[in-house]
Amino acid sequence: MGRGDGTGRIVSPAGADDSGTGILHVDMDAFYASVEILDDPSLRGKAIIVGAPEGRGVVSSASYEARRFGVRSAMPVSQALRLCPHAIVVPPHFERYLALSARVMELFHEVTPLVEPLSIDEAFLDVRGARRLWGSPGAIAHRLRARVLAETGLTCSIGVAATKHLAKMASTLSKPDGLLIVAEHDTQAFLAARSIRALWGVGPKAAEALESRGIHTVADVLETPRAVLDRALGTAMGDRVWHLSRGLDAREVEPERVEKSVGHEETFHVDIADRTVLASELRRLSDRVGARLRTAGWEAGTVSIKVRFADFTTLTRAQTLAEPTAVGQRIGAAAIELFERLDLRMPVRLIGVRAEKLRASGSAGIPLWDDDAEWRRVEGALDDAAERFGRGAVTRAALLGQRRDVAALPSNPRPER
DNA sequence: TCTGGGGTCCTCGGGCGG
DNA sequence: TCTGCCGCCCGAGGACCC
Repeated sequence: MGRGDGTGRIVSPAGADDSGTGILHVDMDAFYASVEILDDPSLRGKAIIVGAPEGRGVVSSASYEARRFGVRSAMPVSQALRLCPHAIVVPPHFERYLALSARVMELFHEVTPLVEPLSIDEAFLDVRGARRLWGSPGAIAHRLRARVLAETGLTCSIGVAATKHLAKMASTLSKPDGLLIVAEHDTQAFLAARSIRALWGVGPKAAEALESRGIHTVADVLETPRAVLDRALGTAMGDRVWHLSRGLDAREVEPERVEKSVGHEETFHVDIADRTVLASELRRLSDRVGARLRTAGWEAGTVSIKVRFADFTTLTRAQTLAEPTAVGQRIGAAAIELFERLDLRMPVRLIGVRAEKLRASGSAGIPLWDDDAEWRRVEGALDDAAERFGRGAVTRAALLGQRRDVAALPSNPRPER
């Protein structure tokens, strides 16, 4: 999801030259915020922030009205509200976003089977083989934008270029509700003027490393010896920046990307020092990870945990399993073994479990449970308590130590979906 | 006055076997 | 048998993306 505020927007005129192109990057505009406005038209034209209104939430999405005040996604909601005090904070409705995302992806598939979803709200399309059916890439992009709007009521921005990287850069520049075509012969001119921060994969750290060497624009990169880039960024990243700044990007649109890991993590409302509470939380997260693995028909060869302390320092520990598994309890056992070796030097604000080294288990959708009475008892107690008191109340009670057996509930249950 | 949750990829260092 | 070298794998941490 774009984090810009739409100033400096660049779009192509109708009938712009699209020679040599064939890759589209389609990005929905302020997706979550736009869906909220779609569902509640009284929000239109207002500064909207989608995110958890209280606690440690961050901005998931913001309308362009809010972005004009400096609100960006991933910013703490509290900070966003200081910048834009009149903004309306709306809790996210992920199921609704998923449904609309699925509809949009269907529209993409009507144009070409070569669709690579990048996230819930954006995708690459390879339309090189669709010319005879639908026209040139530029014409396809025009038609697709109109179709998405007609079918969903949402606007999107599209970049059209010869490579994925250029198409992605173009869609970002055209936001919101724009279309930017970069003909192949315009590639160098298009890139040269851009900031290095516009290159995909160059974040704050890499940008700082380059800028400290006087490299600010893509044109500067072109004049920089390869060895200097490698020293500044490491060889892999140096290589990438060298190629991208020349418009070289050989990556194909990949319709079927396979996930490599599955994980869950949770940040507590209040930092927690109690090992028992944290271990319960690890078990609960492991159970969710196991359930997802089984649904997808995968097994994990490695389990890793993540612990973030109150001061935001974060550690991870991983363990290769003797035998791959999709059983939540076994994942939980490995997670707790890793956790018990840790020195809890201060209270913990986040804990997470991840399953890695995935392989097909051949038993998709089949529930697997170890016979573990204690495990079931804890789970049952949690469900009962949540039903009687509500999850928030149960968690607060658990944190206060009033009900140790229900301590595994998340301290910040997700907003309704 | 703070910093979510879901991921991927890269680097570096240590262990290990040939 | 010991040592050094090399490649490979694994684990930890960090940067980055949406």
